Amino acid sequence: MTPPDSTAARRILLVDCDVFFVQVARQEDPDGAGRAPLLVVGGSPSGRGVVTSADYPVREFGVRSGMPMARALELCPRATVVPVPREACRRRSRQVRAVLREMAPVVQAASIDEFYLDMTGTQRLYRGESLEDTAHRIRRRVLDRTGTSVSVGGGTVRLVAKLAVERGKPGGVHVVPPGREAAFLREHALARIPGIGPSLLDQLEAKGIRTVDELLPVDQEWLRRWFGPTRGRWLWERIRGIDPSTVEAEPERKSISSERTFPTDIEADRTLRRHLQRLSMEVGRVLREKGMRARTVTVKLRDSDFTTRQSSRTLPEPLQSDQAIYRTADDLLGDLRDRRRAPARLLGVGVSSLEDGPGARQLSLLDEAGGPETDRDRTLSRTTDELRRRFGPDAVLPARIMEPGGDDDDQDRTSEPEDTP
DNA sequence: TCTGGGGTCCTAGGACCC
DNA sequence: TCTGGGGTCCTAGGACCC
Repeated sequence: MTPPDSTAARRILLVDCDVFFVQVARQEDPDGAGRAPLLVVGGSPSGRGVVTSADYPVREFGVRSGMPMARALELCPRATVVPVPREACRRRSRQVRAVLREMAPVVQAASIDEFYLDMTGTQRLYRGESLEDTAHRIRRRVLDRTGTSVSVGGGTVRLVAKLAVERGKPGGVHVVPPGREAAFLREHALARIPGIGPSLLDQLEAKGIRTVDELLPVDQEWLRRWFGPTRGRWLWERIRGIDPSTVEAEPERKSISSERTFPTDIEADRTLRRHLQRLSMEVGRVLREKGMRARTVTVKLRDSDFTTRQSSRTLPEPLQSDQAIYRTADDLLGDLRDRRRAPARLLGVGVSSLEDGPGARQLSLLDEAGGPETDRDRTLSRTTDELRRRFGPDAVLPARIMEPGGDDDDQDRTSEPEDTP
């Protein structure tokens, strides 16, 4: 049963924290959430929230992640709802990752509560211990050191480890041995395979395909014709348990964004622009925290009818200041509002085309040419960061900094003077 | 029932260049 | 004058995941 070259098989583990948000919420508030028999974590200040995580007994009622909270409470009226303890979750996630790093050469945080481990090459280190035994040891150590219950899935590729962990939950381990990938995949419904969502499922069903077994005989050529070369090949490999993706310790960050759904829809441009300032500052802060700059700014708008639109602009030079992000975002918001003027449900700001480091960029050639970001902008943002560092995150209010011109007006954008940055 | 917030990846079309 | 093909960059939108 040993493959011809057993050193070629990779050994991938997926460590998944059991009902992570529920677990952390209980531990953060042992006398409150900790004692609630039916706990749901989620909601949002807007009152328009969804379920982030529901404890197992609540799931018996049909409650699922992503479900509108109103619906969840309909299904399970006696449920206790608490907000997501974000900071505690981030802290805990870092603790878990730190323990995993002691035990695995490569650890990739796939999300706040999931970690891929590439254990390839650790056989000698662990003196021939089976991957399953290693997984159990990891599980115990994470629990001992952080108080976090995790499940562990294992296999030769990420996809298989990901499916395997579902078998292990909660608090268990499941490892699929090398050579068993394809057979293991056949045990799953198409919808359970990560990456196959409602849309792809619909398209397949339209062709009379409902199960992995029905899809297996379809030539890769057909899949490429149906779904395009990339996706076609991807799907063909997927259902056979083939997954070329690797575990990477520090995947490069591609974008940073911040968005808000409002408690009630917003119609006034002035109000929207005020929110746009806050969001721009939030994004700028993270951008500088990561020591990065961005060339593309995107504004996202969700209208009251849930239509979601976005507009983006790529600049010749990267930005790092709140002010420059906001000015660009304000332009883009204007475009979006000009195209369609409906009450806004959600507003978001994002940056992408990221580059490393604010560095010690030499000054002023650009400023003289009227670039989008001035030295003054950068200085201002650094000052803001410093004030926040010393006096806390709320030390700086957006309005005065971002709108030196003083009072904003409530008039239509069309009547405002042209921007001359 | 009425739909969060943070991301990644893919596609398609247009502009532009060679 | 008509007709190419390929590559890169950008934008908008959509699917999907936790």
